Amino acid sequence: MADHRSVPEPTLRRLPCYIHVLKKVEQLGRQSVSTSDISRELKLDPTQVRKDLSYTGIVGKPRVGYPLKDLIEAIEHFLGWDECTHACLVGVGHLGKALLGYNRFGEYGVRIVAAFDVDEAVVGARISDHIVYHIDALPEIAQRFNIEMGILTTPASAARGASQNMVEAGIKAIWNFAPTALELGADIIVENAQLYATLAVLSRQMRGRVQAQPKPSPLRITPGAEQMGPEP
Amino acid sequence: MADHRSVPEPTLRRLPCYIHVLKKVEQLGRQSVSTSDISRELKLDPTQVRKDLSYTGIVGKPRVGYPLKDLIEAIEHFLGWDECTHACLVGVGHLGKALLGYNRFGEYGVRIVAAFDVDEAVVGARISDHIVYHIDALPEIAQRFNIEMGILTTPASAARGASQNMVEAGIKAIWNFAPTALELGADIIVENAQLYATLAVLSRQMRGRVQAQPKPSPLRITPGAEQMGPEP
DNA sequence: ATCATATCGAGTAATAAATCTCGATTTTTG
DNA sequence: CAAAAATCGAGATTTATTACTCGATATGAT
Ligand SMILES: NC(=O)c1ccc[n+]([C@@H]2O[C@H](COP(=O)([O-])OP(=O)(O)OC[C@H]3O[C@@H](n4cnc5c(N)ncnc54)[C@H](O)[C@@H]3O)[C@@H](O)[C@H]2O)c1
Ligand SMILES: NC(=O)c1ccc[n+]([C@@H]2O[C@H](COP(=O)([O-])OP(=O)(O)OC[C@H]3O[C@@H](n4cnc5c(N)ncnc54)[C@H](O)[C@@H]3O)[C@@H](O)[C@H]2O)c1
Repeated sequence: MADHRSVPEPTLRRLPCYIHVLKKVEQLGRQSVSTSDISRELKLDPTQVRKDLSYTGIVGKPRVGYPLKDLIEAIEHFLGWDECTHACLVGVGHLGKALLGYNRFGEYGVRIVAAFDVDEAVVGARISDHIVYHIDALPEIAQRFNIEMGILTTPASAARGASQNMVEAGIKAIWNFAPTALELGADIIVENAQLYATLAVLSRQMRGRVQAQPKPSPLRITPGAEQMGPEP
Repeated sequence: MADHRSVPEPTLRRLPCYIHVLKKVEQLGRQSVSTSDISRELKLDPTQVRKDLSYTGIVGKPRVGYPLKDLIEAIEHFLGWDECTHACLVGVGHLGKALLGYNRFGEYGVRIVAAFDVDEAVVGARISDHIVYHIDALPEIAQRFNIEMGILTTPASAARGASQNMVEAGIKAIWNFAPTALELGADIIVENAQLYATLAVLSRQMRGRVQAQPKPSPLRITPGAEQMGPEP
C-alpha cells in the first residue's frame, strides 16, 4: 500500500523477524500463514503484525491468512532484498572476518565483493574466499565492482577516517559497526549496527530483576540533595 | 531519578552511545560536558539527551553541563556495567570467535568465562584465551563459575536447543544472536541482538532514495491456489 | 556588581506507535 | 444451506516518545 517515506522505523526493524519466521514456516511445507501464527511465534500483537505487513502491499484472505511465498517475496521486495547490492568491508579484524565468513548475506540483498584493511598482515590474504586489498585500492575497486554499500568494522579510532575513504570512493551507504557517530554529508546514508543497544536493555533488565528498588547509589553529586536545588 | 521499570527502551538503547561519546570527550582532557555537546555529536535533540540522562540520577549545573567522570559512572552504574557479569558463549563459529576475540566486554560489564560447542573440531581449543568446552559440560561449569548470562551464537536451527541447555544450567539471561525467537519460561530474560534490523533500515533507505514511487508489484493472491488450514 | 549568555530541569504540547473495536469475508461444520 | 469460527483491514483510541517552552541558575564579561 503505502510505498513512500512514511514507514515507521519500528516496522522496518520487525520485518526481518517476520522473514525469519516465515522461512521457518515455509520449511514445514505450509502454503499460507496468518498474523495469529506470526504473532504467537514472536509474541507480538496480531493487529500490529497486520499493520506492518500492510506496508509491503500484500493482501490477505480472511480466515486463511497470507500466501506464504508471496508474503516473503513482498517483504523482501519492500526492503530491496530481492536485488543484489554490492558491498565492501573495511576492517578485517575479528568482527570483519566473522562477517566475511557469513555466507547468507545474499538472502539479505548484500554481496560482499571486496575487503580492505591497512594491516600488512591481512592485506593480500584470502578470508573465506574474499581477497583483502589495501585501503588505498578502495576507490579503484569500488568503481570497478560498482560498490554501493560499505560495511565498516574498523576500531572506533579509525572509523571516521575509513568512512571518509568510503565516501571518496563513491560509496553512498554505510553499515557502521564501530561505536562512533560518523561525520559525513547529508547525502550519505549511515546506519549504526548498535550492538550495545541490545546489551544495554539486557543488562538493565538483569539488574532490575535482582534488585528492583532504588538504592542509595554512590553517584550523587551533592550529597543530600534529592530534588531541591543543589547547594554551592 | 526514576529507578524502577519505567525507563523507555529508546532511552536504554541510546545510553551506550552517550558513553561512547563521553569517553571520547574524556580523552580530550575535558572535565565536564553539556547536552549540547552530546547532541551535536549524535545529532539528537538536547532536551532528549537531558531527559535520558536524568534517568541515571545525574545532576548537571546550568551553564556548565555535567561532570564528565561522574556522568560516565552514573550511566554505567545505571546499566549495571560497573559490575562484572559472568557469561558463557555457546556456538564457537565465525561470530562466536569474533565475540571471544573482543577484549572490551569488561567495559560493558560482561566477562566471558567459558565457551561451548558441539563440534569436535573446536572443542578443546583455545580461542583468544578462552577454552572451548563441549556443551555437555555447560551445567557443571556454569555452576562452578557462577555464570549468569549466555551469549548464543549457534546457527538458527540449533538456537532453541542450545537456549534450553543454558536454562537447564541455571542461566537466567540470554543475549541471542541467532535469528530465531526463543521459547523459554517467563523468568528468563532474552534479548535478541537483531543484526538485521539495522540492515533493513539501511536497505530500505537505499531503495527509497533511488525509486520513491509505489510500483505495481506482482504480489497479488492467486485465487484458488490456496489450501491448508491455519492449524498445523 | 550587574548583565548577557549558555544550560539545566520541569512541565506541556505535539507526534508517533501500539492497541483496541468492529464490520466484512471466507472457510468449515452441522 | 445456514450457522459458527477465524481472520482480515480500516478506523478510533490509548499509550509512548519526542519536541517545545520557560523559569531558574551558574559563569564570564563589562
Ligand atoms: N569483535 C567484536 O565482537 C565486536 C563487538 C562489538 C563491537 N565491535 C566493534 O567492531 C569494530 C571492530 O572490532 P574488532 O574486534 O574486529 O577489531 P579488530 O582490532 O580485531 O579489527 C580491526 C581491523 O581494522 C583494521 N583497521 C584499522 N584501521 C583501519 C583503517 N584506517 N582502514 C582499514 N582497516 C583498518 C585493523 O588492521 C584490524 O584488522 C570495533 O569498532 C569494535 O568496537 C566488535
Ligand atoms: N557470522 C556472521 O557474521 C553472522 C551475521 C549475522 C547473523 N549471524 C548469526 O549468528 C549465528 C552464528 O553464525 P556463524 O556465522 O558464527 O555460524 P557458524 O556456523 O560459523 O557457527 C556456528 C557454531 O555453532 C556450533 N553449534 C551448532 N550447534 C550447536 C549446539 N547445539 N550447541 C553448541 N554449539 C553448536 C557449530 O559447531 C558452529 O561452531 C547464526 O545464527 C547466524 O545467523 C552470524
